[in-house]
Amino acid sequence: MDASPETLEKPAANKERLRLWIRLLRAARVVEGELRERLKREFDTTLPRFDVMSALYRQPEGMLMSDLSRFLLVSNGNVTGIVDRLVTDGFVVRANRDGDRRTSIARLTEAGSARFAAMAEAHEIWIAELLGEVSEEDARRLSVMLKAFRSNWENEH
Amino acid sequence: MDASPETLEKPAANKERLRLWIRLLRAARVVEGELRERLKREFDTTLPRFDVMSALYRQPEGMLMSDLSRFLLVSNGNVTGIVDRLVTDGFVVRANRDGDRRTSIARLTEAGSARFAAMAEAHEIWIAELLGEVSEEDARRLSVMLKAFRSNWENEH
DNA sequence: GCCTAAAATTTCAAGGTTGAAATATTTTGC
DNA sequence: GCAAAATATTTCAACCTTGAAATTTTAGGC
Repeated sequence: MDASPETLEKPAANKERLRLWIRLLRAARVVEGELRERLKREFDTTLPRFDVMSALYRQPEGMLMSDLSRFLLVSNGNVTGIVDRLVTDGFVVRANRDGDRRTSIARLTEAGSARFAAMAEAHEIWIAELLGEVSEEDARRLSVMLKAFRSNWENEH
Repeated sequence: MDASPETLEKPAANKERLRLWIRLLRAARVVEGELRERLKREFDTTLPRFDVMSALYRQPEGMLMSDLSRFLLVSNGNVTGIVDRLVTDGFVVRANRDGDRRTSIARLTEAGSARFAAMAEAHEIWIAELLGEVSEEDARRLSVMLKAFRSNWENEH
């Protein structure tokens, strides 16, 4: 992909975008680190496990491994390992869909669903705490900007 | 830490913060994934190596391992491994500071400095491209909000 | 001058992550 | 029907990451 005209014409804008990216990344890392620590301490689990359970919770009938990896923006091989461990823990089960023996549908067990519900409740409070300095209005504005940015970019690729 | 009054009083604000966090995380992941791919393809390196070199580039006299890990928001043991590999590649050297044989100062070699300069140039263009949909003004506003949020939060902990 | 505490780093096990190769299965073209 | 292409997933090596334990060295208290 070539640089857009604006990319070449406005170096000041690009410096500003670079600064934005650095701050966005640092903010994400601070929050992620804190969440990781709390998930470990309070629920003896990890952020990737939480993410997978979160995705499955919204789809009680289950998700294909490939849907899971696409939704979570991680590789196929990665999901395999995380789901394996969740199965070992008894939070997820695998099944086949239709007569297709290639596919594997993962879904939460009763225990997994109950566990996730408890984690989600805590998670929401933690985020409220960690982003407490962001006013409701700022949160809304930031959120809209980020949504626009990401969907624009993804549609091109 | 107890939840702030606002945390309890405004559930709508908390939902908005949760939405913000999810979008922030996804945006960061999309950009990070793209950067990782390009660093691999164009420079045969990784994002963590880039981060370490970036930090060292700004401090030509070098940095302590502990300063490096604090600055990059990663663990001590993590930095050890990444620096090890950069040393193997000839991009970084270690030295001792003063007479203190506990400390280890890492700094870029000539080759490391030259390599980072080339990567930084490409990196800035990539960010301009990936965040191209964000106007200069939006970038500035977002950036200010993120800075305020992170520094407020960090000061308390 | 010792002994203990503190400080800086490394080591290590467990898990997360990617990208590529391998495996297994289904679909398609003929 | 069958060979080849396409699809879904797993496996694997290399690297990243954490948090805790171990190591090495220095600083402080006495």
